[in-house]
Amino acid sequence: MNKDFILRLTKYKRLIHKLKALGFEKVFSNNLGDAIGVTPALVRKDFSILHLSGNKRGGYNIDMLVEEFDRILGGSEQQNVIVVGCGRIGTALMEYTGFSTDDLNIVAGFDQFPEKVNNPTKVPVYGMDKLQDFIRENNIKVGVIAVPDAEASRVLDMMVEAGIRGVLNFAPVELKCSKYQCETSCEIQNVNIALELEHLFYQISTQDINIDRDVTNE
Amino acid sequence: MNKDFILRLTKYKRLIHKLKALGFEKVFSNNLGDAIGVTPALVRKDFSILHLSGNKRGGYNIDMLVEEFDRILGGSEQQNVIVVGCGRIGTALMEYTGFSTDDLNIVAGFDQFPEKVNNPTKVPVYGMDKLQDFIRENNIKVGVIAVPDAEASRVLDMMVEAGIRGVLNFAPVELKCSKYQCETSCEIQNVNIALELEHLFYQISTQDINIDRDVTNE
DNA sequence: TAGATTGTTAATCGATTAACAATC
DNA sequence: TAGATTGTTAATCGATTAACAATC
Repeated sequence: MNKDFILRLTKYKRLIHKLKALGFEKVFSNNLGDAIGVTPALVRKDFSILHLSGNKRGGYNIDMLVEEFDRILGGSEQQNVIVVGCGRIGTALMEYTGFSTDDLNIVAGFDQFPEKVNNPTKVPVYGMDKLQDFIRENNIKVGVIAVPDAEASRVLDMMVEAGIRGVLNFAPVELKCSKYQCETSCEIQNVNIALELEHLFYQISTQDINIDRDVTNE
Repeated sequence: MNKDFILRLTKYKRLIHKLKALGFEKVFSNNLGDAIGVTPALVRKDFSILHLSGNKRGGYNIDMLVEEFDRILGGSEQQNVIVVGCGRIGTALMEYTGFSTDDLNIVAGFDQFPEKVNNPTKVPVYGMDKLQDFIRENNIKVGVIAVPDAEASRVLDMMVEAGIRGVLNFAPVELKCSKYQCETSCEIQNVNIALELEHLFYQISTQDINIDRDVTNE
C-alpha cells in the first residue's frame, strides 16, 4: 500500500548488495540513511517494521541484511518479464543489459508485425496471437506495455486476462485496470515521459518565484 | 515543493483541454475528481490555492480554466528539450511523435559518436563537444540524459554548467546534483525502469498475503 | 566505564477529506 | 424557492522525525 516504503526497500536491497561487494561487514542506520537520502530514524523504523534488528553498538550485520532483503524482496530468483510492442521503446528495453544485475530477465517480445521488428537481441519476438498462450505457459506475471496509445487498453485487457499481475506502461495514457474487479488483481505503473518533462518545466518556472509564497498569499 | 500537487496540475490541464475539445463549457469538481482519481474536495482545494473560482451552482468555466492553466503551466510556448545520448532510448525519444501535442519539442540530440547514430528523424544529432554551446546559444533549460550509467554524472555536470535547469534521467543511477550549490539550481527526475519492475514484483508478491497484516504483527 | 547506536514512543508535520455555511 | 455546488475551516489520517531509554 505505501509506495514510498516499498521503494525504499528496493533501494536498501541494492545498496546493501553493493556494500557487501565492497567488503563491509556491518553498517549503521546513519550510513544507510545518508546513502538513500532519508533520516537514520526512518531507516530504523523501516527495519523495525521488517523485524530486522541490529546491535545496540555495532549497527546492522550486512550478511543478515543481504539474506533478509533477498527473502523479503523475492530473492534472486530470475524474474521474467515480457515486452509487448516492439517499436523503438520496446526494443530499447529488450536490448538493455543492465537488468541482469537485478535478476530481471526479458524473456520475449510481442508485436503485431513480428517480422518487421528490427531485433538485434537474442530475445525472441512473437506475434500478438501468441501472447496469451505464452503468458499462461510460462507463468509470466509482469509485462511492459510499449504499444501505441490507442492499442494500450486492449493489450492490457489481453494481458490481464491471461494472468499478468503487474504492468509497466509506457503508452501515454493513464491506464486503469477496468475489466473485472481488477483493482486488486493487477498493479499498473505508468511511465509518462511527456508528463515528467512538463513537470520539470513547471518546477523550473516556479523555482525562482517560490511557488508557496506566490500561491498562498491572498 | 509538493510533487503530487504539481503532478495534479498537469493532469488538470490535459483533462481540461480534452473537455474543451469535446465542446464542454463547464465542469464540476466532481467530474474532474473522478477523471483524475481524487476527491472533489481536493479539486476545489487545489483550485482555491490557484485562485481559480467557479460559480456556486454552475461549476467551473472551461474557457477560464484552459486559459488559467495555460498561464500557470507555461502555456503553449514551445518547450524545447535536448536529448543527450542517442542510443536506443535516446533515439526512441527523438522519434516519438506524441510530444507535439504537449508543446514539447525535441530540438537536438547529442552523442559521443554522432556519425554512428542511426537517426531516422529530422532532429539533428551533434557531437558532445557541441553540447554546451548549443545549450547556451539556444537557451535550453531541460534535457534528457540517456547515456550509459558510467557517463551520466559527468554529462550532468556539463549540462548544469551550461545552464540546464531540469533533467530527466534514464541512466540507472540515482543522480544527485553534486556540483555547486546545485540543490536549488537543477531539478532531477530519475526514471529507473529496473527499479519500477522490481517494485511491481514486490507489490505482486505481497498482494495476497496482505503486507500490512504480515508485517506489523508482532 | 564512557560513548555510541539501536528500538520505540510520542510529537510533528503536511496532505487529504469531511462537513457545512454561503450562495447561485 | 429548493436543490446543487462552491469555498473554506476543522478534523482526520498517515508518514516522518525527534528524542530518549535501553544496552552493547
